[in-house]
Amino acid sequence: MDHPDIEQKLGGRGEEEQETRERILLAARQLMAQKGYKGATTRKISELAGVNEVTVFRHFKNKVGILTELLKEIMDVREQLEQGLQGEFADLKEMLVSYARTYYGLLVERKEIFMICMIEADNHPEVVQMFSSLPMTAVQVLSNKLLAFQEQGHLPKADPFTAALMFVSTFFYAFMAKYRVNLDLEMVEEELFENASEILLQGISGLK
Amino acid sequence: MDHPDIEQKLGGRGEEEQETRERILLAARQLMAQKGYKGATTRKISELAGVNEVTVFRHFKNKVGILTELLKEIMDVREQLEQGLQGEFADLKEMLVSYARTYYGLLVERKEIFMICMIEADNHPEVVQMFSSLPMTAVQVLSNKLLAFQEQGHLPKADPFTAALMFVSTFFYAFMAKYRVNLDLEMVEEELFENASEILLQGISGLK
DNA sequence: GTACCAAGCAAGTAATTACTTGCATCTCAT
DNA sequence: ATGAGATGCAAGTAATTACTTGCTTGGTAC
Repeated sequence: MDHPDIEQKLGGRGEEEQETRERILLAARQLMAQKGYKGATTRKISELAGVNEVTVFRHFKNKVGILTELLKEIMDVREQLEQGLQGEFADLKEMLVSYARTYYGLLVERKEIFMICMIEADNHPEVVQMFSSLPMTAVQVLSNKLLAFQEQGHLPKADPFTAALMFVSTFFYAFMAKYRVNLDLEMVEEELFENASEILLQGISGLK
Repeated sequence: MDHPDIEQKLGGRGEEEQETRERILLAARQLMAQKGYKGATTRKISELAGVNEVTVFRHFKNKVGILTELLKEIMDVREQLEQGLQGEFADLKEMLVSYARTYYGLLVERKEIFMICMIEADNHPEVVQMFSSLPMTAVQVLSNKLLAFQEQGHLPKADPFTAALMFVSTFFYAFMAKYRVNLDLEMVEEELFENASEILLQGISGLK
C-alpha cells in the first residue's frame, strides 16, 4: 500500500471531477463575456453547465472564485507574443504579417476572457491588476522589435512606438468589431494582415 | 391670458426641473460607464445626483428610460464626422490630422456613453441597434474621402478601407487605453495625431 | 459489501434591487 | 392667501441573487 490515496485522486475520480469543473468554467466564461460579471448569475451558469447550482459552490468558494480562475488564462500573453517574434523572417513585411497573425489569433483564442476584462475593468480589482498592463504589452513588444531594426540601420526615421500602436490597434479594432459588435468586416483576416503590413511599411502616398 | 401654461413651463419652473433631470442623467451616465447598467443601481444614481431615489422615478418611467435617454447623445456622430471633413486643407496630412482631432475629440466628449455601449452591447437591444453601426462609421467616412482623393489622381494604390481602418483604430485604442484602462500613453494627443498621419502617408520604411 | 465521494434535490436565508404609495414641505405665480 | 407642481421622507413589495444546509442517490475502489 504505497500512497494509494494519491493514485486514487489522479486516476479514478479525477477525470469526471475535472469535467464538471471545466463545464462550469466554460459556461461562466461564455456568460460573463456576454452579460458581464453581474449579468452572469450563478443560476444561469449552472444551467448552461448542466449542473445543479449547488455544485457550482462545491467547486468554487464563491462567484469571485470563478472569475479569478478564469483570469489565469491571460497571464502568459507577453511571452507568447515575444516567442512569435523569435523565428527568422525573409523581410520586415513577413515579420509584420506574422506578428499580426499571432496577436489576432491570441485575441480570438481568449476572446471571452478579454471581453470580461473590458467589461469588468472598473469593478474588480483582480481584473484591473491583471488587465491594466495588457493593452500596451503588444505595442511594446512590437515597438522594441522595430527599434532593434532601426538600430541595425534597416529602418529609417519614424516613431516606432506610434507605428506599433497603429499596427496593433488595427487588429484589436477588427477583433472588437467582429466579436463584440458582430460586425462584418467584409474582409478575410489574412488579407487584412497583408494590407495593413504593406501600408505600415510603404504608406498610402508612397511614390513607389 | 394667452397660453400662460406654456410660459410657465419654459420660464418659471422649467429651469429647476431641467437641473434635477440633468443631474440624474449626469450621474447615471457616469455610473453606467463605470459599473455597467446593472452596476449602476437607481439608489447609487440618486445619491450621486443628490436627489431622493423617488425623484428618479418621477422623472423617468423606469431605469431603461434613463438609458434610452442617454443613448440619444450619439445619434449624430456620422454628420459631425462628415462636417469635420468639409473645410479646405493645405494637403492630405493636414486633413488627416484634422480628422484625427475631430474623431478623438468626439470620443472623449461622449466617453461615458461610448463606454456604456461597449459594456452593454449584448444586453440591451436599444444599445445594439444604436451602437452596432457606429464603429465602422468613422472608418467609412474617411475611407470614402480617401477614395475620392484616389479618383482625383492625388493618391496612388493602397486599399483606402484598410488605411482608414488603421487610422481610426489607432485613436480608438488610444482612447480606450486612457479612459477605460487608465493607462498613460506617455504622449501628447496632438503629437500622436501628427505621427500617425505621417506614418499612414509615408510608411516607416519610406526611402524618403 | 462497505466505505467514499461527487452530484442532485428541496428548502431556506439574508441582502439587494427596481419600483410604488401616501403624506408633508417648500417655492412660486397669480 | 391660494393652488399647483416639484421634491423629500418613510415604508413597503415582489423579485432576484449569492450562498447554505441536510438529505438522498449512484458510481467506484477495496
